[in-house]
Amino acid sequence: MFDLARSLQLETTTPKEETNGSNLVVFGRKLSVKEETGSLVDELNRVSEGNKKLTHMLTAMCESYNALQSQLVDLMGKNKPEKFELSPTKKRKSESSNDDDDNKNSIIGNSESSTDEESYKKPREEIIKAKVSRAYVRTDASDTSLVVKDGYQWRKYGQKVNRDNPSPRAYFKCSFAPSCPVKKRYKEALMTSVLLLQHMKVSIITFPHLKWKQHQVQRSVDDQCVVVATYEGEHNHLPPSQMEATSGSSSCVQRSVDDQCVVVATYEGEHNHLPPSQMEATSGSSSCVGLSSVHAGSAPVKSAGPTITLDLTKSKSCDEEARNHSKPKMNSPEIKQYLVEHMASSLTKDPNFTAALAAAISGRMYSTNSK
DNA sequence: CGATTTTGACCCGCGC
DNA sequence: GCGCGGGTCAAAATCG
Repeated sequence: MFDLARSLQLETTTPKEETNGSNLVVFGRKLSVKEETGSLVDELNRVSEGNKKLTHMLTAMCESYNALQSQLVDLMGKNKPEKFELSPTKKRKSESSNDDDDNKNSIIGNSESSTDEESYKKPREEIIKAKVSRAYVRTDASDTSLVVKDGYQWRKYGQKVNRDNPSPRAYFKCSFAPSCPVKKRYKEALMTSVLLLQHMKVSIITFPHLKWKQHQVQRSVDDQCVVVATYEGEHNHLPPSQMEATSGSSSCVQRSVDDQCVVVATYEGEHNHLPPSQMEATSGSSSCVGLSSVHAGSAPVKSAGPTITLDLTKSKSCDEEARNHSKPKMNSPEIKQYLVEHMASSLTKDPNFTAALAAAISGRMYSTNSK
């Protein structure tokens, strides 16, 4: 079915082939061709059965994930309205751009994560978490640019060093400020998710769109290539990249000191303009500029592993389309199938996982055979 | 020279 | 009340 099957076959059959090959040389005259073929066929059948079971397990995992996600969205939807009205968006004096509460109330929460243990500690966090969506992006290890191409220009206005986190926390404002109130900050990611993804070597990408106000991206601790981008809130405008094409407009970048790979960038506020790279492009015939963020269905896979390039540069029309179809797409059989295959192929690239899996399967086979 | 980044200080909220 | 941490400000430094 997929790489997992092939990998498992390789894991299990390759050594045997070597052994059998030597046996054929040494004892070849003792073993008949039929016996050899029969044993190989039996082995193949056993591995195939194991593959089927694993396929079912992965499918069940995906379905459970979708179910949990739906539950989470429902819970967020129940808790959202009063919180938006009761809680200020920002704690500091002049920064309060709360006149967009109408937009907040109309947000369709594509809340995918919001599983942080601190999600319900503070009112402000409740607001944010209610609209959190997180994109797990696996990037090439050699790619240290950490650019999440959202099409906007950002200006760094502050940086904080966290005692526990060697990576500094940076704060960005939209370059169109003060007319545009959007801000962005790097924060710690939910490390459990990151570590899980690192272990699984899986890239799961949600469908962020330009209406979201905030955005978090964080690299993981280990020398991995998982980038977690969390999107919160909504923009009230198109990215400036649609207003004029400026190369390298994306500034959502945080390089870690020791090649750490997970970055969290949080957006606040709503852009009231297009991204520079798209300001000019809107005059063109195509209204979908640089729409490569939703690559879940055709994620470019690099040699280092499955990679999904997070490029949020796109027009509003595409954004609307993505918002309208993101959920159905995620639940569509094609996406499910893709996720299953993607997860499986990613899983097989983890030697620890494949070794443990092979051990478990072999152990189960031996136990069943011995009975 | 204007825009951007750096960096230390400050403000504010929260927990003890 | 105090300390800590998150977030912001603003002057200085740097860059193109």
